[in-house]
Amino acid sequence: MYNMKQKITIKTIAKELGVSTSTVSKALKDSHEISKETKERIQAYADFYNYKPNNLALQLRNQKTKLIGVLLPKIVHHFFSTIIKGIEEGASEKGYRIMVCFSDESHTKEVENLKVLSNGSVDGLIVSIANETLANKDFKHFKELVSEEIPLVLLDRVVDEIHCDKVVVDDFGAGYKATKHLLNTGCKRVAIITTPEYVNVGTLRRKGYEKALLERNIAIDKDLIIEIDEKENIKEQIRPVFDYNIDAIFAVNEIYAAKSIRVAKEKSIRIPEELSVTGFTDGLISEYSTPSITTMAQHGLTMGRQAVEALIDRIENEAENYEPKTIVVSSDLKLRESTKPSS
Amino acid sequence: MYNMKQKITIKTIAKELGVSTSTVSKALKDSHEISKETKERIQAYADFYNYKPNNLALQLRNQKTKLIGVLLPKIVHHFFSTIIKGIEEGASEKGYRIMVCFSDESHTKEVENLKVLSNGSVDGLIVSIANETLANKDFKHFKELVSEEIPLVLLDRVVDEIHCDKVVVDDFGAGYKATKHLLNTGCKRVAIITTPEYVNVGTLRRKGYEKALLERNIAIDKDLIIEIDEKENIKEQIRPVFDYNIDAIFAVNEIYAAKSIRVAKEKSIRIPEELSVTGFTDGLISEYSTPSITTMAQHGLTMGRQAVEALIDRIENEAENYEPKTIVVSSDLKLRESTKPSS
DNA sequence: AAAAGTTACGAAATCGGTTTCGTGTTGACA
DNA sequence: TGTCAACACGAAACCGATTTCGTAACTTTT
Repeated sequence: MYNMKQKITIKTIAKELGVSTSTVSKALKDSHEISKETKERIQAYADFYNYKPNNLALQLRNQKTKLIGVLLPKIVHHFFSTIIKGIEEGASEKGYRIMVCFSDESHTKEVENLKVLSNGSVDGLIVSIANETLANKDFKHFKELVSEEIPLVLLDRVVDEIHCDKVVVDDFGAGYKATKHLLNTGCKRVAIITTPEYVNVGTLRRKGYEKALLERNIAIDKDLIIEIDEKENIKEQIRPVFDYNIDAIFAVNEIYAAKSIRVAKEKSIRIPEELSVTGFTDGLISEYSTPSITTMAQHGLTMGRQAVEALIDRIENEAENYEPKTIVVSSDLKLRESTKPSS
Repeated sequence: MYNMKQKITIKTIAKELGVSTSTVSKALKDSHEISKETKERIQAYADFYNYKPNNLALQLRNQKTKLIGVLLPKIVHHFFSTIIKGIEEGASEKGYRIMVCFSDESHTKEVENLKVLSNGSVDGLIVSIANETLANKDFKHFKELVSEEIPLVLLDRVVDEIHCDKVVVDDFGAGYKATKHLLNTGCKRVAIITTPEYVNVGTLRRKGYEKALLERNIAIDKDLIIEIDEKENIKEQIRPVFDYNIDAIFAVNEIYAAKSIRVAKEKSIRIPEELSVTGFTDGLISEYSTPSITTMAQHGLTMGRQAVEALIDRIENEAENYEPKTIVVSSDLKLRESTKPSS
């Protein structure tokens, strides 16, 4: 194969064939303005030297990149990687590509990434907010995007203050459904292992949990609500709740569920006979742990697709009086071995 | 906040302040050519209207994008998502961003993606080859990249035919280490659950397995070598091997390991007393399954970082007589509950 | 006071394409 | 033979920056 080191441009072709760049450009698009012979000459040449139009030049001219920026808190995580897959699938079906960045849950990295991405590098953004940002409630970087009218879709981790399209899990409904299932299968004292309050999703799931309990006239017992506040020693933080005579645990994610099961096993508590456990996020842990874990399956794939569809719609159809919408994706309970069969 | 719909460019500023675009450009870079007052006027204006230089224009001018294309077979997978994390970390430390695409193990999608990415959209590429491509051995899309001198690093799934930098796991050594550990802990009949032959990694791990056996003068028994050839019914494909009086299983990935354990449990075989199991890839399954699985931990993070470092080195230091190098990242055995303690 | 040097800025080229508009050359028609 | 349309192509503007080079207006030097 030839050494193609020096990339071939329209200008090269034009000079080589003794025509103008306009002619080359038109010939390559098979324009009727150019005679058959000239077109063939140019196309053959371009073909032979494997000419590819420079994307940057096109993007600059067309003022669009066909690129979607995706900013997530992390990636080594089943739910988020599934979301990426959903986004990528939806995007590539419509001729878009994705640029993926991570905030690592850090506010600073989030701000930085948004700044770079909003330079015209992308046509729009899909973002899941970092926990740190949720905690300190500083959203001006997002508001700036909105005021610059850069299409933005918030995914999963959202806040009301930001005026844009959103795709969320029905966390409240999911918490309610999960808890109700535990109650329906005969459990009486259901504990919840959740996150600190600033993480919206945890809070909503907890509210659903509370609603399910109250419907059955079961009082909320604070001792049964465990907020995990650090990643280390999750088991130590869970252990105390076993002293309160519980017969079910609703964990707001699968790690907490798996850890709870570990603790139960250490105490020789049989699952699900003596203790039912429900998780959240249908990842590999839930599927492969023993016993396998009943879980609220979040539809990451669906969420990603919904988000990218909403975004592309916004990018391509500039409405003047645009009203943001919120798409709620529901979760389904996936029954496995860690809960009793429904009667 | 103001409506910033119409984005502000250098030209806007120039017109508004009655100077030339060159002056604005220089003023914004704090050039000594521009008087203090003019600079202040321009900078204040730019600041106020939140001017950000258009990335596309810069990229076109500088003939570099500071973007790295990443093409992987899939993403909802612990190893690959870890690799992405490693790449992203390494890249952002050096001021690069990443564009992530997926081939879904399909040759066609791989070819397509490479074509688009090699238009000048990215400064270089990190790729893990799709299984389909490995199977049909058609690598001309890669060879084209190489001949165009687009910096390319192959990761994990590599082939000799492509002349570029590579980052690989020491699969042979890892297979050897894993098998040896099983033998060292008293196992005599070790089965291997592997992939079809065209997947290089499986083959290398198997060769390592064979070497470890031969060193102990144990003959290779074909009945103990199971090639899983489809995703459905993995358990059915594994089950027969239990008829050959085995006391250990070396699975070349964690899914196969988990499935093997499931089968063993169904047959009430105790682990690790009666059967030792070793997996590969240190993902969540290995960590959270019961028993937890001893596994060869592949260092995805390290691999990603190594790959991106090699790539950026290649991008920034154009050597004339460039000789590709191969970086081998070794795996470590992570001992857990599915194997007997070494004596 | 003439020559030389600073200072502060603008014109224009460049990156690689697309597209509008203009124009020279044909051939057809009246 | 003059007019007009069709054909085939080129010049130039444009997208949004950077950068080289030129230069007018002062200031300094001798």
